[in-house]
Amino acid sequence: MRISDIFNSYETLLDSNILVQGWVTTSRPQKDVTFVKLNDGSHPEGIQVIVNGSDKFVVGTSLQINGKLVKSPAEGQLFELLSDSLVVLGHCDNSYPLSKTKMSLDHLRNFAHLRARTATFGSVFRIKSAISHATHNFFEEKGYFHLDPNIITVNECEGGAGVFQVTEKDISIPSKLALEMSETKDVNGKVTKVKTDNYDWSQDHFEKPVYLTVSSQLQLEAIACAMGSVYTTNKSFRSEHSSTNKHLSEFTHLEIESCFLTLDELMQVGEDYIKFVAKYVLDKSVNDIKNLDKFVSKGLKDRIETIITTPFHRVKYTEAISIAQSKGKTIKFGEDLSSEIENCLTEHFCGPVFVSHWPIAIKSFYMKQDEDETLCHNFDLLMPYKIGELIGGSMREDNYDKLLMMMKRKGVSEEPMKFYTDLRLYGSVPHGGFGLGFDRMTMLFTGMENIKDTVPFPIAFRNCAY
RNA sequence: UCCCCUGUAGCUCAAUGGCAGAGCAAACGGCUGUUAACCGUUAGGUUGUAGGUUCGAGCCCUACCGGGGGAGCCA
Repeated sequence: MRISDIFNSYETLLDSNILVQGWVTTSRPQKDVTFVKLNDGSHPEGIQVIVNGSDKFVVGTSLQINGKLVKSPAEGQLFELLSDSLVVLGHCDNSYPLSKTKMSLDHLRNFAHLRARTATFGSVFRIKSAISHATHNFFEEKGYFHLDPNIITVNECEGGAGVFQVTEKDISIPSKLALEMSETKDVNGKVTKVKTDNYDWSQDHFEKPVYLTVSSQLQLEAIACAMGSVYTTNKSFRSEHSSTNKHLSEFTHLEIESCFLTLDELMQVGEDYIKFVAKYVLDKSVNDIKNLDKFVSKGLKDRIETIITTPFHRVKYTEAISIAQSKGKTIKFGEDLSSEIENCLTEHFCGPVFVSHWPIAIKSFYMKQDEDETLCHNFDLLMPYKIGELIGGSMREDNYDKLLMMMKRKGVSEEPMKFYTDLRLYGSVPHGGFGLGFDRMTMLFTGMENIKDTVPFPIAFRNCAY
């Protein structure tokens, strides 16, 4: 029986025999009995088991225990299990890195394969699972179809974000990669030797260079322009050389794409979605939220309740600039918002803020332009609590000529994008969508301050241990 | 990529340039029901790596490596 089931209905289970299986989180041998705390990963708290004899069980040992559930005579728990029969499923070696005392999140990152056994990571991952369920519930209710497009792609564009190349060849064998030194002369006649990639891609799996996707948006647009409203929870991959608390090389990317809606309606979907998730986790994961609130992230429950009740403010980019300037920040029209400005805005509005209608010059080629061709119909959702940008979305340019002009201007090659521009030739419709950092949202709902602590096995710059 | 902080026992951290330490964990023993139990004993170290300064370096200097934070960029 799962320990969470015991917590849910312990009153009806009292005085009956039950079987539990799990891992020892602490054991305290006395003269005649030993107190063992057992957890099976289903609940933030384990169950206290009373075992006859004074055998100590090493933290991490896996046990199967049959016994009677009784009311606990001591304080600290409502019920406990009196062991009748005990089977050691697996002994735990002395080298087990987890201790029964509190360990730092930093250090636990070295043991990603074991840290889920701690109360903290158990709670984080259960909440993340609940967020996932909430997501599918929400979009199904809204009539969205869930489809995950290809992850291996020919598209390397999307704002020049670093991409990972995919090959089936063993590039550790130099002859296959055929790296050669070649000489080039500059205008002054100065000779420099450069490594040239003479790799024959026609011999590779796809007969050309391909990449891991940085976003499923383009493919999703194609499906949306057939099925109306779609979403994905694909992984996206970015090879940026940055290690921060909010970046991963591989991250879960919630992306939605929908036809026949306006920018305002799109923002409303984002706001409704986040509030739906907040309500869902507060309902389904309240024990885990309380656990994190108490031991790891003070005020987490209040935060989630605030997200539900606070309206998300909406300002246009030009207003956002004015607000920042009035607060003494140095920023001009046409500049991107730094983290400092983002924080300034979420503080000014005391909550989440949509910033919309950014200058085209600093945004992507696919965003729908305004009539006067200076601003685009897009938005970023800025979150407080050190999260920053959680959603980026826009209406997509649905006019064939305008799209091609923007591609030219931004230096996007047309050939691999033909499928995308085709959509504007064959019954183009107004549509838009957004991308949301699913792991960043998990930070929001768990209080974790490092994104590496919201995924089971974080893969990040210079960090791929699993 | 840039800036800042940091690296001592399995973990958390001490040690004015002068003998390498404590608590927890581990192993063993004890304890009348414990709650991060408690008490006793034992074991545990190339102070991230490589150089340098010094009579003497965990401590000062340089480089590199790892970790964290911030910037930039993004989700």
